[in-house]
Amino acid sequence: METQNVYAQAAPQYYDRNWNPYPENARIQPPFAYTAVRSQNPEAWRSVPYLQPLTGDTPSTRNEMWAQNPVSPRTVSTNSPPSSEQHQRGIPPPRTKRAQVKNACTNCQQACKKCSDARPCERCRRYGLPDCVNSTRKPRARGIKRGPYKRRMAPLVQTQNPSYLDPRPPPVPVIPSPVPVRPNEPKSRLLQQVTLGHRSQAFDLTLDALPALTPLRATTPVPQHFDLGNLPSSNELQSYDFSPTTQSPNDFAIHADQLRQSLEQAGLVSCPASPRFAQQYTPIQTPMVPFMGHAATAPNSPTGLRAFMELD
DNA sequence: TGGATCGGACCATCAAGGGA
DNA sequence: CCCTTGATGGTCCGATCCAA
Ligand SMILES: [Zn+2]
Ligand SMILES: [Zn+2]
Repeated sequence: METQNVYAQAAPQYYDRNWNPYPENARIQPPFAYTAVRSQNPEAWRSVPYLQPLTGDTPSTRNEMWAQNPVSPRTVSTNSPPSSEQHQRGIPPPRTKRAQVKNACTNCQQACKKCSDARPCERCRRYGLPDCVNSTRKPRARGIKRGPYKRRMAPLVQTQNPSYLDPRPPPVPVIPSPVPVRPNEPKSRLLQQVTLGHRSQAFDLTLDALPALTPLRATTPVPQHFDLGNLPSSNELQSYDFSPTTQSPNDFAIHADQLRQSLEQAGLVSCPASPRFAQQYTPIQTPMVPFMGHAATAPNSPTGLRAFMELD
């Protein structure tokens, strides 16, 4: 017996990227969680159906809470959770960011647990752990080429009516012409960017998100669901992290291949997988598709995927 | 029931890019 | 020169398992 995730049980209506209703009996379920799309403008959220909280559902994840009451990222972190009283009164819970220390101690890092700035840190003190010292941090890579930027950001000005008030159907994404990929080209030259209207941004995928990008059952909350008339600037919109339900390795292989094809057709580009990524999926029969891995390089972190797609 | 484990959701940063 | 953006490299939530 497979365990269904709680969001699937709620049976909300999902749509694919072309606004076709997502089939209920689909073998692949829609994502169970979307990362908050960070927009300062709460209205912008309402133009992103995927990101709205499920009807009748109390938001449980940060994602869902944020979807109700987004706040700007790249601002000071707070750690106060929304109070339930507020929520019951219909007051949207204050959106908070998860605060994190600049540098976790080795013990906390190993355990994937919250550290604190003090040394010894709170957790080490509480459990009497020895050697509470900062973990080492890899210096940021330099000389990473990005290729030409799309268009320079104009400052965010709210002028137009938001597109969710527009009765017309959402814009159809334009699939860009394929870009040739030469195998030995440096990684950085292979990357394409997501363009939101005039904006450019990448989004993170996890392994399980692959089916979301296949042509068959796309459920990705990608930019065409955005309020294209009122796009947030990049210091408010950083990235999309999302993850659908888990797939079996075989499913993964199938969808990885589908994704590879759509990547090529759409001008998306793949990059070599990290060792861990390859290791995790060695049983796969299908020739492994190389993808670029998203960081998450803490000791026991897996490697996700980061794809780059052109939508302008 | 609480500690150990860990996938991946979530986050901060900072150099490259590019307009002025 | 300076702001914006692309992209990297991290933290730690919460589900799960298992011993006590
Ligand atoms: Zn610690
Ligand atoms: Zn510590």
